[in-house]
Parts: sequence; C-alpha cells; structure tokens
Amino acid sequence: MRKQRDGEDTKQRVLSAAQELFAAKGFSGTSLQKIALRCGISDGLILHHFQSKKNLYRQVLENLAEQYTQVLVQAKEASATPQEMMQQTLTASFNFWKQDSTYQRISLWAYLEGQTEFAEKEAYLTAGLAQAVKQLQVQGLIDNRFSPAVLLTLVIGPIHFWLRYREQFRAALNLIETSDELDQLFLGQLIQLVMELSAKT
Amino acid sequence: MRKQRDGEDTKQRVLSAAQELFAAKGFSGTSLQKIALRCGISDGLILHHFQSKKNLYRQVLENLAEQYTQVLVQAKEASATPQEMMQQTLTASFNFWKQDSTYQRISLWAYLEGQTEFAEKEAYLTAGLAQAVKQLQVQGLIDNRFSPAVLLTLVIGPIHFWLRYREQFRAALNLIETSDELDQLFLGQLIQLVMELSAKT
Amino acid sequence: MRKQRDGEDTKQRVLSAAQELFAAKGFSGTSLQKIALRCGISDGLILHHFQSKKNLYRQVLENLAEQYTQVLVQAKEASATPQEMMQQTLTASFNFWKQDSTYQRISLWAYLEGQTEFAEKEAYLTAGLAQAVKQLQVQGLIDNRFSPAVLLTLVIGPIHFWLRYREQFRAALNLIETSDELDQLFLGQLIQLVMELSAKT
Amino acid sequence: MRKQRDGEDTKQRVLSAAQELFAAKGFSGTSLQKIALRCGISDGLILHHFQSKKNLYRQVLENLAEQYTQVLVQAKEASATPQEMMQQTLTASFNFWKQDSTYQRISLWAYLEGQTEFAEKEAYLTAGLAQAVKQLQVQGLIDNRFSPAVLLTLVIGPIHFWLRYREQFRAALNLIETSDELDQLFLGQLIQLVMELSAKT
DNA sequence: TATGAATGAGGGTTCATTCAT
DNA sequence: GATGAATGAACCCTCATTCAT
Repeated sequence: MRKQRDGEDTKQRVLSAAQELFAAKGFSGTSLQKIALRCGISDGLILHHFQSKKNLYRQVLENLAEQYTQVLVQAKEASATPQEMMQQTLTASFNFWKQDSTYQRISLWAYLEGQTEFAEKEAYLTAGLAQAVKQLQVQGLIDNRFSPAVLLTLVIGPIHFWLRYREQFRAALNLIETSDELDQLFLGQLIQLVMELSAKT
Repeated sequence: MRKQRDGEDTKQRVLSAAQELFAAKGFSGTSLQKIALRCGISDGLILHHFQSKKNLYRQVLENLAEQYTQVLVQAKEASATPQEMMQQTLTASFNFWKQDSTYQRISLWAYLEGQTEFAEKEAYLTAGLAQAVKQLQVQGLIDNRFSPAVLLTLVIGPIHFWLRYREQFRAALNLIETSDELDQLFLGQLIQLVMELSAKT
Repeated sequence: MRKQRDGEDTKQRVLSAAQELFAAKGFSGTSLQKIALRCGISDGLILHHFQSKKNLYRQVLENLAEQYTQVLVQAKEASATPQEMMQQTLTASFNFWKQDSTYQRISLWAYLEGQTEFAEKEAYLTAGLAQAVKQLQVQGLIDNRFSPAVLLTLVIGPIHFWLRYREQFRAALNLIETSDELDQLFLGQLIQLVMELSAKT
Repeated sequence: MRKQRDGEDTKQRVLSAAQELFAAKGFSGTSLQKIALRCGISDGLILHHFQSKKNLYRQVLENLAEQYTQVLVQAKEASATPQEMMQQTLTASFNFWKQDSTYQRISLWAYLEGQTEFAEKEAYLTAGLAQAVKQLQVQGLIDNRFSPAVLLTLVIGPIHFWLRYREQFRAALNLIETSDELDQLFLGQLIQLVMELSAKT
C-alpha cells in the first residue's frame, strides 16, 4: 500500500472505522491500534488528525447526533398535520435506529460510559419532542390524558425495546415471519396505539 | 476486623464489590486490582477464588439473573387473577429495576459486550412472560388485538426508557414533582394503559 | 535468570540503578525501560514497587537528601568549637560532593527540571547553615563584615564551581598535579580563606 | 504579518523560541513540535532549516557562547588597568548571567547533557581568564597567595551560586531587601573580596 | 520556502495472569 | 486461604524524522 497524502480522506476513513468499532466494543474496548489497523494506517496518524482518542470519540458522537437531528428535522418538515408529523417522526426514527444498530449501540455505550455530552444532546432532542407534544395538547389537537413525558415514553420506549429484543422474541416464540415483516407489524400496531392515545376521547 | 481465612466471606465481598464496579464501568473498564483494592484484599486472591476475570463476571451476572427470577416468581405466586398477576409483575419489575440502577446497567453492559449468556437468560424470562400473555389471550381472558410480543414490548419498553430518561425529562420540562412522585405517576398511567390494552373490547 | 522473590532487594536494586541513571541523564532522559534493563527485571515491576516514575525519582532524591543531611549532622556533632565546626562542615561537604558526582548532578537536574521539593530541602539545609553563621556573628565569635548569606556563598559557591571545572583547569593550565593533590590544595586555600573572612579584624 | 518566504527571519524566530524552550526544559524535554507551535510555523519547517534537532541545539549553544564571548571581550577592551579589568569583567559577567537565567540554565543543561562543545567553549573562556590572572601575578601586579585557578574559583563560583540560591536565601532568612538591592550588596562585597585577595600583602 | 501527512520507535502506565512463599 | 513479586502484552500518547505536495 502506497502512502496516500489525502488527509481529508484519511480522516473520513478513520471516523468510519472508529464508528463501527466504538459501536461494537465501546470506548474503552476499542483501541486506536485496532482502528488504525482497519484503516491500514499507523497508530500515530490517528492522533495526528484527532489529537486524542477521546476527541475522536467525541467527533464520532457528534456526527451521529447530527445525522439523527437531520432525520427528525426532515420528518417534521415533510409533514402537514400534527398527526402526520407524529407518524412521520415515529417512522423515521424507527428506520434510522433500525438501519444498523450503530446509533442505538453507541447511544447506550455513551450512556453507560458517562459520555454526558451525547446523552445531553439526545435528551435535548427528546425534550424537544416532549415540548412539541405539549404544544399539541395545549392547542387541543391531541388528548391530554397522559403527560407529555409519559406519552413520549410510551411511544419511544417500545421502539428501543423492540429493536433490542425482537430477535429473541422470534426465537422464543417460534415466530415464522421475517424480521422485516415483524417490524412492519410492530410499527403498524405502535402507530395505531399512538393514534388511540392521542385521540380526543 | 477478622479478615483472614474465611473463604466464603471473602468470595461474597468480592462479588459485591465486583457487581458495583462492573455496573459502574463495565467489564473492560473494571480491573481486578480495583476490585481487590475496594475489598481490601490482595491482587492475587480474586483469581484464587474465581479463576479468571471472565468467570467472576459470569458469576456476578448469574447472581443478578437469579435475583430477578426470584422477583418474577414471587410476583406470580402472590397473584390470584390474571389481571392481578400482570399488575404485580409490572410493579415488582419496576421496583426491582428502580431500587438502584445496578441491574439495569449490568444488563445493558452485558448486552453491549455480547455477554450472551445473560442476554439469553433475560430473553428467557421475557419469553416466559410472552407465553403467559399468549396463554391469557388463548383463554380469552384478555384481548388479542396485539400480538403477545408487541404487547409486552408496549409495556416493558416504556419502563426501561422511563428509568433511563426520567431525570432528563425533569430537567428539560422543568417538572416540579420529586422523582418518586413522577415514578408513581408514570407507573399509574402505565398500569392504566395495560388495563386498556388488555381489556376485551 | 531465575525469578527472585525478594521485593526489598529488588527495590534497592532499582533505587540504585535509578540513581545512577537519573544522575547521568536526568529525569526525562531516563526511561523506566533502561532502569529495568539494568536491573534485569521487567518494566512493570518497577511500577509495581514505586507506582510511578515520578515517585521513584522522588524516592531517589529523598535518599540523597537524607544522606547529605547525615553528613552535615555528623560534622556538627563531631566539632567542639565554632571554627572546628566550620572546618568540619566544609571538609565533609566537599568530600561528600566529591566522592562521585551523583549528588551534584542530581541536584542540578532537580533544579533545572523544577523538582522543587529537592531544591527546597537543599535550601533548607543551606539556610540552616546561614542561621548558624548568623548565630556565631551575633555571639561575636566570628567577624560580621559579610552578611551570612554572602559569607556562605563565598564559601560554598567555590566548592561547586571547583568540582565542576577543576578538570578543565588542569587541561587548560597544563597543571601537573593529580586531581587529589589539586583538591587538597584547593580545600586548604579555601579553609584559609574562610578563616580570614571569619576572623575578627 | 508577513510570515512567508523569508527564510532568514524564520530561522531567527526558531532560534529564539528554541533558546527559550531549551533553557526552560532542556534538550530532551523540548520537542520540535512545541518550538514550531511557539513560532507559528509547521512541524517540518524546522528540520528543513536546521536538518536535525541536535543541530538546532548546537546553533543555539553557539549563539549563546558567542554572546558571552563578546561580553568578555568588551569588558577587557573597556579597561585601562588590571584592577579595572577585573572589576569590569566581574560586573559584566554578573550582569550577563543575571539579565535572564537563560545562559545560566542552558550552560547547566549542556553540562549535564554532556554537550561537550559548549562546556569546552566555556572552559576555554574561563581558562583565558585564568591565564590573564597568572599574567598579572607574574608581572607582580597582584598577589600570588592563591593559584590562578583557585583565585578564579573563589570569585566566579560565588556568582553562580548566588544567582541560583539568592531567592531561597531571601525566603529562608526573611530578608527585606529587593533582589536588586541584594545583588548590589553581594556584588559590592564580592568586589571588595577580590580586591583583598589580589592586593599585595 | 513551506505545509502537513505519515511513519516507527519509544515512553509511562494498566492489567490479567502466574507463581513462590 | 492469602500475599505480593514478577511478567508480558496492550494501550494511549509523544516525537524526530521523512516525504509528497
């Protein structure tokens, strides 16, 4: 392998490899050497570009947070009515988390390892959603039986749980549907639930 | 302090310290030396009793899984009707997870670190619950609008989510209730939801 | 080489090797690996015994400071009159610094590298001497033409300088005496000077 | 700020920054990267101009030696009588060393680090002074109680010592004079001493 | 002249594990 | 059962140096 001298490209490759490995093994379980090996570069070069392992991690987290933010923003912009927005947001989030488990896993690692910046960003997004829900309740567009925080919890909690355990359900309950089919089923029932929960009684 | 020559006591102290540290820092973030330090014993002694770090971890996980199993069993035994059983199970689980975050955190670590034995035990328990739900549906005791796996997800998912994010909700939404009050509120609304979801329409 | 299991002996060997190497190359110029190599042990073992490189250095410095203190104390105790004490102190210091250059060099390294603890210990000893001189002046036993600090400087300064440059003097001035003869000559003239400086006029 | 394409200016800035840092941290304690950072230039540029770190160090040392030589030469040229020359030399040396501690520190580093070229240059200068003293003794202009090497040692040794320890004296002896006042006092007493030592008895 | 990408060696430190005592 | 000496591998990071641009 001949030395390439494209720093920007190298940075991107490092970020990508780092994201994968951090998702798989967490921060302290991932060594710079392994990242370097996967990129075919030397250890030192990573630090040349990112100053420290911690900083590299931070950048990975920021990238992910940014991506998720985009997903939420787009879902919002593509919606006309409150109901549509809720559906869009749900579906978009579900698909984003589902695509690969990277975001979900990194989010968990960051939580466990005390990477508070990331948790805070997440909390900020979630709080934003809660505010939106509250708004809708105040405007009388959706029912206010449940407090916004609880309502959100009742909706997002299951998504996390589902993505983590669905395979084990399949095995334990001898389900014959494919994962995708189950996902569709779940998402459909979840949206139905949301509609019920938010419907004015 | 008589610290010498009581192997069983030493093992217990190690297990207890290990559980704390593994919960806080995960497997690769916890060193045997730190555990030994916290127990006030020498480095080598841990391996004398537990053969390897991995094995110690396994025992910690087994202990926790056993505790949770007990909680579920007791909840079941203490219930007369299906409805009561569901309520009992929910409340008991919630309180078990809530008491301290140890179980929740270790469960997450084990999941992320691919400690499959533990995840499997958890899945086994969850699947057991799903079976029970299915049973109730077959017997016509509860509604079968939702598939058992989904129903369970709609119930347990929020609990996990709530315990992880409630503090951030409190901060973001400027809630004035105490954590305990919020927990009561949440649990009440959750149980109400479960009743709705399982009620024959 | 068979593993020996005598920790105390190992510590001593490490301290001794470290003192040599720190004297030769300073703190940042000496690696734990080189110390370990010289002792025929592994890197890690040094840290097992001394926790950190910095701490090892500190212990080396403490040992040396302690030795010098002893030398001064003994010189003092072995003297009856003020004049004798001054002579004894001078001679003892000179011989201590002369024996090998370790103390002198380490003292300089510590100064340059900002190892303030050591410099402070040295300053404490020197200040003690200055106090003693002052005492003698107050009691009228020696002349007070010079302030104590200056007097001490006029005496100890030359010793440092001499030990550092005498070889270069020998070369530059084509002196034929041996180093030891020159040392005797120097010390004799220095003591003569001190007597003159402290003699009541 | 035009920083580009002026090689000579860049070299000067590097030399200046390097001198500061080498004085503060010594050779192995100073990295090229830090020097580059302080100059606001890129890593590689230093080596482009100076080939190697060692070589850069050598140039810094040469510059300093040259400066000191100039000081001595000027002191000599500005003097009419032997007595005046000795006073001038003393005062000029003292002030040169005193201005900032750079020279003193670098000289010590070079000595400890075995940078023999520098030590030799210094020794050469000192030997030159010794020769001059010898000359004066032979000509009968000053007393020859003390050998030239010893005489020089009795004079220059205290200067070094004083500049290194005066602050600690101030602290330990609770002196109230400013540093400059103490310096004047010291220098005055030292010159007085020199006059005594060199006066024909 | 100047930048900065890239390497490779080495440094301090942590740590699971082994083993003599 | 218990201690702690000892190892060796791995880890993050620093740094002089090389070199494409």
